[in-house]
Amino acid sequence: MEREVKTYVLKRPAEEAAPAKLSIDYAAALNPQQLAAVTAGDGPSLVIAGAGSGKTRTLIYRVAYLIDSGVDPSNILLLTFTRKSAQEMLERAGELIGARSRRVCGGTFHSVANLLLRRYGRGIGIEPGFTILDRGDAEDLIALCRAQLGLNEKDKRFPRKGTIMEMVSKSENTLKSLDEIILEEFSHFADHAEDLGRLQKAYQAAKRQKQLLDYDDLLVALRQLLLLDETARQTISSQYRYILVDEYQDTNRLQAEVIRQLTTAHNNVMVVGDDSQSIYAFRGATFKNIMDFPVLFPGTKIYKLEENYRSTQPILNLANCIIDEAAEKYTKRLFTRKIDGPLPALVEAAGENAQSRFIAQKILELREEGVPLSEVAVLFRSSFHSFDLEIELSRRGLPFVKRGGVKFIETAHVKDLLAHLRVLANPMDTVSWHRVLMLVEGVGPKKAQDLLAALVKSDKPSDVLRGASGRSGQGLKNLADTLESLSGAGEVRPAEQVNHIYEYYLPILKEQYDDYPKRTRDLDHLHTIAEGYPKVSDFLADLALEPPDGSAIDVDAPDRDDERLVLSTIHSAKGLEWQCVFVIWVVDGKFPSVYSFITDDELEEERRLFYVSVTRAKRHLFLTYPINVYDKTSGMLLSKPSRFLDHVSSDLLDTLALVEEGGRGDWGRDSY
DNA sequence: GGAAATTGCGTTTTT
DNA sequence: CGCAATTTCC
Repeated sequence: MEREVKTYVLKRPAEEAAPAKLSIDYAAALNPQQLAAVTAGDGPSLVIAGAGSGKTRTLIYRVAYLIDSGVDPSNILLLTFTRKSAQEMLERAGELIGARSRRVCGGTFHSVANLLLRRYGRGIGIEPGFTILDRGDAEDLIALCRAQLGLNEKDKRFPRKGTIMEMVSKSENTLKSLDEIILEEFSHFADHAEDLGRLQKAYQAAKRQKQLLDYDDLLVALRQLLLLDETARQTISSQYRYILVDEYQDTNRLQAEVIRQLTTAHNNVMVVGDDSQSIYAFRGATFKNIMDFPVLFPGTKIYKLEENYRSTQPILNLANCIIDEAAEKYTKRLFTRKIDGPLPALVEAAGENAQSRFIAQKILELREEGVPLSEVAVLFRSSFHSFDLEIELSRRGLPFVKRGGVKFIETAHVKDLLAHLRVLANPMDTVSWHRVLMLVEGVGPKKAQDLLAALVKSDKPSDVLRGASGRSGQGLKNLADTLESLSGAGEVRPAEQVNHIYEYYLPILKEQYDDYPKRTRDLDHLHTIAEGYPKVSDFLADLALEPPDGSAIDVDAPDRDDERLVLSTIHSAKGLEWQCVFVIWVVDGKFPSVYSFITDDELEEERRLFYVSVTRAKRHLFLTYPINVYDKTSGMLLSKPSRFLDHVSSDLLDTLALVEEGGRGDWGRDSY
């Protein structure tokens, strides 16, 4: 927007000129590199887009350009990292090209897979009514399978369910065998490789039999569908004749394969990404994916966007300096025309609370200077790093939203309530049955297993429950009554179902948690969300695929979103920008985390993560760290700023130490 | 035998 | 704080 409009002229050979009546002056709105990418012809293209280089803008204009040149919007598929970003992009494209952009299909790989599998999955044995398992559900199912195989009775330490899930998931996402993954990354569990293999098989069989799909299955199954069902593949790839993929550096092999399958018919695919911002290796993503793209798609044209429109030069200098140290990088040097701006600052605080108080105070100062709260973000490596700050901000009445960390949907009580809905929607969903049954007084693992076995055989669940005797008899009868009153699940609206089950569940909630008033508010929130859905199946699928972030805390001020600052994990801050960014806990051992010290690859990923955090800032950047913090897990005393700053020369970074105020040691109040 | 209560321990990042 | 192993209770 700040660009000189008249500087650029469309410099393309006449025969390549776009159709005569384009409605937008692309050359005026874009720089030459962006323009080249936006107006690229058919075939595969790769856009390497540095941080803040107008990547999103380019994609938006690309969508508009395609529509403008006569492509039917419903033939365009836009794959993004979150569904929200897809929506926002299509909205902005709509401002350029009109409401037609609404007909573009946009979403995450997972949401699109969900859609396509419900429509075409029958061909590979997937019924449209399948249930999506979120991370926690999937782990619970693994625990169930493990118990059935009797694998937890071994004396040698067997990996816990979360770890097993991690291994299995990585195997799926990297298209490697489980044995390979164990060997490469979990060698300390090599003894159990055989049992883990059996467990993986059992887990997969259980899912298939019960029509349950975890996140990875959505992609795996879509790939299967495209590979095996020729008719479906033809239909799908002629439906989506232009495919655009955002954040390609964070896709994995599996996703790359899905794209390849989707595009076999037409080869029209444009992917956009930045290898320096690849931060999802733990999910099987690799920045190499971006470099392999031309191999997977022969004839790829490559475009590079290097001009940064977001940050001032001092911030870019620091960012470039950090990424220069990276072991592997692809030459790309960001520059900007925003020369002036304050130097980024490195701030040393005595302890965690001093750090929090500094940030709160600085935010107030910035507000005086005219920087609104909505233009401020505090970023951190791990979700819990902001706990102290959250308390401090609340104390001072500074409103904030938190992104990342435990979602409200993942809290036990919300999952409990939802399990009842899911049982109604899919009576084969044994994971949810198990959860529901275990909540009943007098039911433990054994009884739950027995009931489960009977339930899957019967088509009248309530009879099975009523037939049970013993201590749990009354509880199971109540459950049966509640479920029965809601059966014919299709007809009862989600919000009403939530209400009914809420009544049944409330006594259990009160029994189980001392802090139940807080939790009932979450359930009220769930009810509000449910009101937006006419169909239970959509409600459940959406909750699994795009969980609303934050907990009930931020329901208080729903319409004053612009008045709040953002606290976010760096992962959740991807693609976003603010006038002022604080990165906290920039202390060696926290960031990079001690867990990443093991391998160089992990350390390199932490560096890229740091790079991402720094490049979120437009004008003000503060890196803060407490000194002399004892880290329980590593037993280390952390007192040195992040090693990523070791090679940063002092003229790129203002180094400050907080001084005591009023001579009473206000900044140093923390005790260790 | 099986459910419930208790203790000990490890704790990133997400669709 | 949540998970898994352990002890206590019915």
